[in-house]
Amino acid sequence: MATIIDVAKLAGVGIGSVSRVINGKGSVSEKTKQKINNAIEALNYKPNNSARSLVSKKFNTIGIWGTELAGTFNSQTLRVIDHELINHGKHCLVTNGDISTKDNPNAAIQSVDDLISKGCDGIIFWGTDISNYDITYIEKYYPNIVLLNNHIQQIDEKCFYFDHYRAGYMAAQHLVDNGHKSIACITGDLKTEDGRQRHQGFLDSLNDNAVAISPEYIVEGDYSFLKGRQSILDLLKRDLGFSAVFCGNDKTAMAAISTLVINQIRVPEDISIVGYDDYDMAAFTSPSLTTIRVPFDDMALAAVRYLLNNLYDLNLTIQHNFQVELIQRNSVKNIS
Amino acid sequence: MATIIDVAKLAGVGIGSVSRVINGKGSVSEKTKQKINNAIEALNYKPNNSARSLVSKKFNTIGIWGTELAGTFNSQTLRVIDHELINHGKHCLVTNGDISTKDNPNAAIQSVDDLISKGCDGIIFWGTDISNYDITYIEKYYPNIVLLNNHIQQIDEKCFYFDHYRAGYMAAQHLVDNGHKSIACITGDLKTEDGRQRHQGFLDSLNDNAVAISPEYIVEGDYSFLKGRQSILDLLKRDLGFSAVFCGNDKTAMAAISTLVINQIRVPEDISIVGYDDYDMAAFTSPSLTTIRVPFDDMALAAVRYLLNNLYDLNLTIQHNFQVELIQRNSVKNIS
DNA sequence: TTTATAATTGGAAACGCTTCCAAAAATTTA
DNA sequence: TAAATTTTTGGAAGCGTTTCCAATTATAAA
Repeated sequence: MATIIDVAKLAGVGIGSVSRVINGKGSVSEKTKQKINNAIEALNYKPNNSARSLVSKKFNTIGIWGTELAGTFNSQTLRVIDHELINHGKHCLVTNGDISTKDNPNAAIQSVDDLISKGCDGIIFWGTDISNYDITYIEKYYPNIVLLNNHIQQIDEKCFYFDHYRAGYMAAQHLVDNGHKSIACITGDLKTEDGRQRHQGFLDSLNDNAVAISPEYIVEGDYSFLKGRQSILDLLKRDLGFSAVFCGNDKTAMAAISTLVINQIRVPEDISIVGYDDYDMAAFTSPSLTTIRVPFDDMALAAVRYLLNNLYDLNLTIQHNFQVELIQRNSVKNIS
Repeated sequence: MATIIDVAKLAGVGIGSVSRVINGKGSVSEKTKQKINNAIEALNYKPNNSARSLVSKKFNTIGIWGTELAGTFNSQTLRVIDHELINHGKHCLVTNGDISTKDNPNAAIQSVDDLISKGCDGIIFWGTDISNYDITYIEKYYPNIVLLNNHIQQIDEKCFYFDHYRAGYMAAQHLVDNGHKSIACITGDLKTEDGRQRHQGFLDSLNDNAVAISPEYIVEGDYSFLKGRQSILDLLKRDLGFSAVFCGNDKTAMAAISTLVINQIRVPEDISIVGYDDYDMAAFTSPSLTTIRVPFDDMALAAVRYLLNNLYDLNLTIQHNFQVELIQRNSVKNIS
């Protein structure tokens, strides 16, 4: 591997000039610039990143800390992030936070420390699986972080999230608007903050519309197909006669639909279903799923850009106010 | 940030000893080891990775080059890879190869070069979107690579793949075994090697079983829901009277099922469907999907381990011969 | 006790870069 | 033309490690 010294020798200049050319800062005459570029070409010289980072303290790498890498959008979102990063000559280092978390209580911080000491200029914390306490602690000594789909008031401007409460509210409202008065719910994972918020939004909407809902109409799900199936079965067994179900995510909704169909219950004729996420498959189920589209990609893009701007002195435009949208398809029937 | 010199000073020893303790090699007396560890603790010392890599030429990072980061399993697979890496104190650097590929023809190599010069000890090439020519070229000057779901004879031992041909064959065989004689096919993306192989397996199986299939029974898909829907509609319009459809992946199969159902065609009573992948949702469609389970996770694990063993002198067990399996659910009817 | 051997130790050199500064060259001004 | 100013240049110092080797210390053998 050629080094900067080799380049300097071949070009017949000093290493300072080579460095200046590589980094495009400091003045170099056109003539020497030419010579140096020729030498770089000839030697196929690539700057050594370790040496660079050692002195500059920049790594051109962003870490992604998350526990949900395996979800469907999550991979799409990862792609969005990576794309933007690569466009600006940066890279992304991924860490699955959950893995170690199970072993010892301190593992979340441990894995973040790993990420930092591996050499990231900043970190995207994805999701709510790290405690606010831990994050604020980390943020103190390592301020270049951003939260994706999470919100902590103290570091508000570093948070990129949308209003799950309002989204849940919208979903319920849609059901009410379509004349439903007896509504069941398979929640998302209530151990997650966003799961709780959307559930609360759902509840409050019903309440504001004077639609009663008692606890036996609610089953706690966990976002999985399997749990979705079990939950709808559970609900059915209770024989409550509801006309609609709000599901905490589209996977749950799909599992519910297929289970209902198997049990000779028609969707939406007998029971209406609203999902949440607008999962890529939602448009292709039968019936296609009415759901809440959630602006993950926009959020992710804004989050990376925030980091990019702050870290590398760029000036990318950043979207705020991510819009949640109700996507009306065919799983809700108007019964009013 | 404390450096090794600070630690040495505080512990009252030389930097050599500190280095030996950190790396656990070379002999250090129990007593000094103790002093050093105390100092490390007291200063919250973390070795600087750039400095380390600069001299050791090791990065403890594996690159993942792929163009399919957004598929469903792909994210699950990524998780498997990351998990294994973290377990061994390594990290993973991700690059979406496709992004730049569109711009200029040389972009694939360019993005790989980026990855390498960013500092990866090895690279996992995921999928077939980089040409064999490029890979063999890269492998010459950068031998620590592994292919995932791809195969190039010259570097056979670095390839972790399974037999898509056989898998396609199995799918068709299952249909034949269930008495189907008029079979349609929505292929996978025939621009990919594995898409072509499974299609060929399908074709050959029919041929071996003396089941005729003419070109109008075949539509080329691209693995997406949308194309799956269009394709089945297309097939239906041709009015061929087939009793079964082999789909190039589960997404296509699901789109086909839902589209058939919408059009009052029952699955499997009127038309049987076989998918490919065993996507996590396949068990939860209605009807649940008979499909080919494909050993992605096993392959991925073996691939990382191969790299890990070679790069860091480990001795992890590596699985070979990944088993493809037919998962019989409810989308195929026996009509014999 | 002395000598031979083994274990431990400290620190200089090197890794390849950026940054800084003084010196040299080019340009402008008088 | 000379002096003042600006631009360009070379390379030493320093970033924080690992590695090596010579020196020291501990241990075993005689």
